[in-house]
Amino acid sequence: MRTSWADSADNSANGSGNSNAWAPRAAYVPPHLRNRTMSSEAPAAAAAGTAVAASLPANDRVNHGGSIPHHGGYFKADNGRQGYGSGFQSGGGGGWNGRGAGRDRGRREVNPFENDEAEEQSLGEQENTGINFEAYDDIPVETSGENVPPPVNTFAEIDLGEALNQNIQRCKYVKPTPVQRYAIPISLAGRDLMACAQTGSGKTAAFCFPIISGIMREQYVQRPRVARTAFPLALILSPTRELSCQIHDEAKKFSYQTGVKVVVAYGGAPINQQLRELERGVDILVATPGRLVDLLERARVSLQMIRYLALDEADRMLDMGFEPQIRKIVEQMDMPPPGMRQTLLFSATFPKEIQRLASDFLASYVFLAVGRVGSSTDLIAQRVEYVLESDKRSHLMDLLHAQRENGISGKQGLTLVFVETKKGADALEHCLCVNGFPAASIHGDRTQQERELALRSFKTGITPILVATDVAARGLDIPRVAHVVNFDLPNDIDDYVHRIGRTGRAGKMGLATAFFNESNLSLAKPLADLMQEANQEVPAWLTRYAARAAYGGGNRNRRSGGSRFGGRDFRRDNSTNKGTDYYGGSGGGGYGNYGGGYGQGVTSAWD
DNA sequence: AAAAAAT
Repeated sequence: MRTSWADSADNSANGSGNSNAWAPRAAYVPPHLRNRTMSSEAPAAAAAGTAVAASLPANDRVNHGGSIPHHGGYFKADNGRQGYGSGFQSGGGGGWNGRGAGRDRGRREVNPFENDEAEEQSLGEQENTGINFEAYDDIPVETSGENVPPPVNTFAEIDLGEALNQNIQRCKYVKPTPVQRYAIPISLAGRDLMACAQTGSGKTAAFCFPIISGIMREQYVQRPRVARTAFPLALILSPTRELSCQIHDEAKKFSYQTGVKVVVAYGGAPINQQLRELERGVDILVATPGRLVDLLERARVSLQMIRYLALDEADRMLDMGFEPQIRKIVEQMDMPPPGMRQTLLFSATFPKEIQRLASDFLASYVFLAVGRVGSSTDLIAQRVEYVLESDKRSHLMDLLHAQRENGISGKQGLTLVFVETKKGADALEHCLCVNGFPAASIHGDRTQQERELALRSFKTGITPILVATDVAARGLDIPRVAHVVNFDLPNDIDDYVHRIGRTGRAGKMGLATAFFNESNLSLAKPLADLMQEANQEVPAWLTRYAARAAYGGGNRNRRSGGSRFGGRDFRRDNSTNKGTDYYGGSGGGGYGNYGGGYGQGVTSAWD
């Protein structure tokens, strides 16, 4: 008994008619018939696709709503001016009548767990069998730096504070994940940290818990009184708007009833609402770089009280595209220097040259790498197929078609398709819709509203296929992504790692399929190596390409020959980079092969 | 060459 979107599409095709059927009849036609039917069937299918697309906004409430309560409707116009800053800072400037005392007392804190409970009940998903934590005893972990604080085994061992402990329970986190076991005590000890841990391994909580706990202790700190300027104590930066939203949502849960106020700021959304939130007081500011720079230049935010700086996807934040902005924020505004603040850098991948850059921001830091066992790549079955550029579309539809027939993992699974360009994303989305595959797309040329809508309709299964550029490659935690297709492979193996990390999360299995052809030669070697290390079957033809690339010139890849994932502390790397045993433990799996569906349900302490 | 990120 299947409950996938395919069924509902079939059902509506078979009759009842008035639902938003994607495909009135089978719009998808096997490749060998496609030319013939295109002319006669395409118009109808296209019309259906348009109709559905048009109906989507109607189903979803206002913009910016949904999973991002901040922009949603709970914000009544008439209480928009209730609180005033955080007692310490706004001091009644700009015409605010000081009614409340202290921070934001006037407003009831929205319970961020409400939705979760409702969702859980409606899904009836009580499969909390948990992750196989025993396997984690074997996880290879490397720490380096001076006087590294020892790891903990339970949350109870750490004094995070009562309120935070309660939230951890509400989140149903039973035991800390490996990265949390190490990173939390290191951070609580006040140390700077550079942490490499697998995608989906609980990084967000790993840096949020110590920050929230630290701020709970320091809430009394006096902040300057500058009208309309916010003085956050912690700053969390991430490379995409959606990721910042996600971090904000999680941080709200962790900080519920702790008195710690979390605000998010990012581009593409009206700035006024964000300004209002900032005026109400902020302890933890989650932001994307561009909008933050804007706020800093308007002097609506000052970084002079920053005690904690966290960079999520830190390697991306410091790559060529972002580095100048990050330097500006961290080094050229009023943020306290390393040593006067605590800096936490997290990513699943950390190339050496980026580590070198990053060390500018750190003071006597601890390097932490949590190995591969139990991380998502062990849970992801990786396949590579040789597909000519001209065959990609039909091949993808064949895959999707087969998936629809068989059900990819028992339940409705979502499929995330990565392409290289924004135009390519639009084109492929259109192509899929026209052929009866319910797809949405997300990329940086779409409005923020469209991006959030696409993500939401994907998450909810309205469009169980999402075509995406790398905007969706990192950090996003989308439950039930069963299949990641690299329609166009990235040029960088790290990007591949992040992309496939959108599946196989929180201990669930995932499948990743890549389309490889002559234009991906430079990836042959690193991809073959990666797959081999993950105990995946490497096709012979790929091995041949890899061998050719090895001395042919293709391999200017950063971590060539080094240990996979995260990598080693570059401070230790005195040319001998044997790295081998580093991730040894896996020894053939322990998780079985792909195909199991979604067994465990420990909600995401992961990422 | 591309993507992301402010207006």
